Amino acid sequence: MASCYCLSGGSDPDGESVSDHQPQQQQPQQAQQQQQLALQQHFPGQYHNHQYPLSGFSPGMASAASDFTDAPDTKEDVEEACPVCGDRVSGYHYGLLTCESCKGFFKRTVQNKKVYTCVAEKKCLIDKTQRKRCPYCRFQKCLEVGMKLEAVRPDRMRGGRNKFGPMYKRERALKLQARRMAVAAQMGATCQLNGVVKSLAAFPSFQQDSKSDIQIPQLSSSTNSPDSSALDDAHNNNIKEEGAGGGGGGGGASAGSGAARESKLWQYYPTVTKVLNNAPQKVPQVIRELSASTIDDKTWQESLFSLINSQTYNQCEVDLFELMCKVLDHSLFSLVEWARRSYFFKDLKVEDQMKLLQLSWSELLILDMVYHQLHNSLPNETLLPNGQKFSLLNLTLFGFSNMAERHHELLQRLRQIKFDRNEYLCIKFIILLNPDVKGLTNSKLVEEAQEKVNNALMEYCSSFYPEVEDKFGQILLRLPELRLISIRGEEFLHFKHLSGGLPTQTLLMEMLHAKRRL
DNA sequence: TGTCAAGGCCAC
DNA sequence: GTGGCCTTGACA
Repeated sequence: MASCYCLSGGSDPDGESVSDHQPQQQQPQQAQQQQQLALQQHFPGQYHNHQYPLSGFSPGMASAASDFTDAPDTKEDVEEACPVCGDRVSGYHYGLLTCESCKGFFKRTVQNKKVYTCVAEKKCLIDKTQRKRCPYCRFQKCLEVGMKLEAVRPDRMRGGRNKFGPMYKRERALKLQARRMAVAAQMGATCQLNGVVKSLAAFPSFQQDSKSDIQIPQLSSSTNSPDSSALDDAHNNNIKEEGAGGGGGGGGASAGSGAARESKLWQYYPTVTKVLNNAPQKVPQVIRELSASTIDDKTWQESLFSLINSQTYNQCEVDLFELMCKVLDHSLFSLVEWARRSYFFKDLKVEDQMKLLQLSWSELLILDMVYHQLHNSLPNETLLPNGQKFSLLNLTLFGFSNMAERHHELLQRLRQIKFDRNEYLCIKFIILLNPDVKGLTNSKLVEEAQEKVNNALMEYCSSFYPEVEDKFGQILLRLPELRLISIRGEEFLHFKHLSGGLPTQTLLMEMLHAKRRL
């Protein structure tokens, strides 16, 4: 009994039965395998052939410890498992390391414009032994892990290199660096690695960095920033962190805890102090450093729309909530990568980085969206390739549309005080570098870093916006609102999770849970 | 000139 | 249709 079949070329409604595929009633072992596969997709350097537990390193990393050369680690790449099916990787294909068969499958699908359907629930397990059973789910997985449609040549020209070459090279370098980082953490033996650390230590292949090299096939003109060319803009995440105690999370934290948490919002932010007197109009060095580690606005938006388009490619009907979760998940990876590269943060221990990110990710994601809505005409919704409308406003709110009014007010207030890119960058770091996070091994370093950013922001506001009374203080006053929106959004996602409406085995879920444990 | 990521070929 | 192997050709 075939549960999945494909419609080649979209012309044969009967399709071809492709085996006795069981509709995905996953056994516990299968579920575990899928979990490992999911993690393997996110952390390709950490999981080799599904044999390594969630909280450990692979032998490959241990060997990497004794091999700190600058040579490309092609051998280790080849030893990795294909993020689609787990088979042996044969090299970079269409944007990332995959096996030969998935390379061929992806090529044939795109070149021949194949349209598949899944007669199960579009959740078929794709591994080496079952990858042939449901081409629909296989192709979706190819897109999810980051294979690039643009890398398939329309003219079928053979040979040569493409525009992804530099991306592959950079990713190899990043992976090597990540391995070193992981090994260093392991040797330190102080760090109980969990999933977020893994995300810091192993690079997903579809990250922001990579996307910056990619030509986006269909980018809505409405998303182009009117001022991005002039601003040399920013990307990623934002804000900050929840204080220690308030997170009590765990068992007690539920929908009812929101008010209590709100009442504590203030204590985590820097004291509002008097603005300095006018200073020469020079952007503080600290802000220039922050800017240097952040991608430009145009690339940020291109990445967002590229992701949305690729995730919905060839789909007749898209589950918009599921799409929102995917976008959030990918955004989280980008957030982690941005943080890892960023000024101050990159100097922290991995375990401290992990704690800071676990508490700030939601505010940072929302701040990004808010900034782009404010400065780059990010529309409230976008049209998917199949004609459906996807709400970017809803994405900002993590699906909790009840906060739309608050969000609107926040935008208005920021617009009134002329909140600009440099201030946005500072706020991102102020939120991220929260010295009040419990359990930091070096809270002093975090505190000093946040203080530097505070001072830079204060100096910048008074120097560039003397006409805006106490702009520094007014900006900080917006942070509790931002935090409230993020808390409500998280609670909504948690509720959806409890009711089974949220994809599992994602970084988003992991961060959601990690924060509630803190 | 070697590398490697494209497309092509063809047995299965 | 799949997937292993071959050919091609831009680039370092």
